Amino acid sequence: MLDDSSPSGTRADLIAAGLHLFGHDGFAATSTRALAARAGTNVASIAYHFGGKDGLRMACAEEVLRRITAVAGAPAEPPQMPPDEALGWLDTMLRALVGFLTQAPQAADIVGFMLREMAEDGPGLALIYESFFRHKHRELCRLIAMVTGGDPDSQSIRLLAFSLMGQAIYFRIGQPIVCRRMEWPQYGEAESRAIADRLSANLHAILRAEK
Amino acid sequence: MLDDSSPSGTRADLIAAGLHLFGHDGFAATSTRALAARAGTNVASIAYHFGGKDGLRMACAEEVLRRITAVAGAPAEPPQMPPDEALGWLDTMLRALVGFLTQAPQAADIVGFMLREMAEDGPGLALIYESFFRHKHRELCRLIAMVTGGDPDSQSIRLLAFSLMGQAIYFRIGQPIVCRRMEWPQYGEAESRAIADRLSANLHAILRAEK
DNA sequence: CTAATTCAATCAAACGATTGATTGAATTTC
DNA sequence: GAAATTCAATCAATCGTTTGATTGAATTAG
Repeated sequence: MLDDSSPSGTRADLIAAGLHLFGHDGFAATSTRALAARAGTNVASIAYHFGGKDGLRMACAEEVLRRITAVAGAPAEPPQMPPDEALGWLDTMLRALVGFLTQAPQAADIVGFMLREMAEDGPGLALIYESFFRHKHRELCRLIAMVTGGDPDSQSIRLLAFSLMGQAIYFRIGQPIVCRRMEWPQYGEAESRAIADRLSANLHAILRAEK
Repeated sequence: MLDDSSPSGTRADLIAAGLHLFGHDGFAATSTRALAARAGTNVASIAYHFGGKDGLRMACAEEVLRRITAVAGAPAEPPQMPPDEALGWLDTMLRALVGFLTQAPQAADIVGFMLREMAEDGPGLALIYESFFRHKHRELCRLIAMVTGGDPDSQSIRLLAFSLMGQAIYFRIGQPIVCRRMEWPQYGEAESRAIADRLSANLHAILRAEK
């Protein structure tokens, strides 16, 4: 089995198939034959490249991590800044998150796979959490603390950061329900902006009260 | 196949097994033999009582609907009331929701099954949504409108209601991640209250800004 | 009342189909 | 031509479902 260096055609195709099918149907409900068919290759290729179905799952998680860091940027320590500027930064991040979750057709498989892994508490979740999520959440806490003037490591702010992100993530997880109730056929550009505006208003209201 | 009248032992045991295993492992990953073993009966009982695995899934959804309406009460039209009282009502509902999602050991299987069905957009979701969720969300919108004085049917308030509920639901879906970051072994009484307090503060801040 | 019959319910066993994995030969790549 | 890769074919195991037999409690018949 190779590691990750060579982006062979078959290898990349299998990962793409995994991201789509694992996210769309779930890990258990996705057969190796369905994966191979979608990748346009033979079932034996899965064992050859990844050692097996589980190996492909982890390779998909690594691919998610790779792409997500490429988009969201490597987690960095945000520089000290005035409250208004930090708030603007948070607003930008929140809107980017909503856009990433609800639109971005090329990111649909990524998001789907990630949410599946989260719902199933799968092995890929641990990797993504430790390598990305953990630091991003800490970064969020620091920005919030710059706005409210609180302690970035306090339980209160850590929960606040989760509740802000959670709103956005829920709108993706609960998409079937939201669309039915809002009488939207699906999430389009206008719908995505309506959600972002709503959550942005929430962000400002919450942080203003927290000051 | 019976309908629902007789709460036969085997029938009830199979539904209990379904609620637990479907929610815990997912529908596809749960075998009929595992279901029968947990229910202490024979695999053939599934086909006999429910017509098959899919039938058991729907019976579980009906059971969820039955229990959830028994707890949350049938969706009713909230009477007109002053803003402060409506806000208090919303606060109580939010705290009850958090408590139901994060604690309530007897409700763990119910919540798990429901969230699974939501994540998989399963056939049980449509039933629960149409029979309960839809009306409950409308009830929520009316209460919010009483606080802010806006139109309960406006897109803005409908999205607001989703963002309030979504916060609570996310804390349950993202439990593995939240617990890791908060360094909590699991959700206990203190943790549940910390989350409820956080979301209650968000509720007040958002509705105050919305007035 | 007793015997014959029907019925819902459960069981062990087996069905064909599908699962993930493996094999060794064929093919491609360099 | 040697290594890397893909292929068809096959493996044992498990999948959801079905079968025919069996049980004990109702129901019916005489």
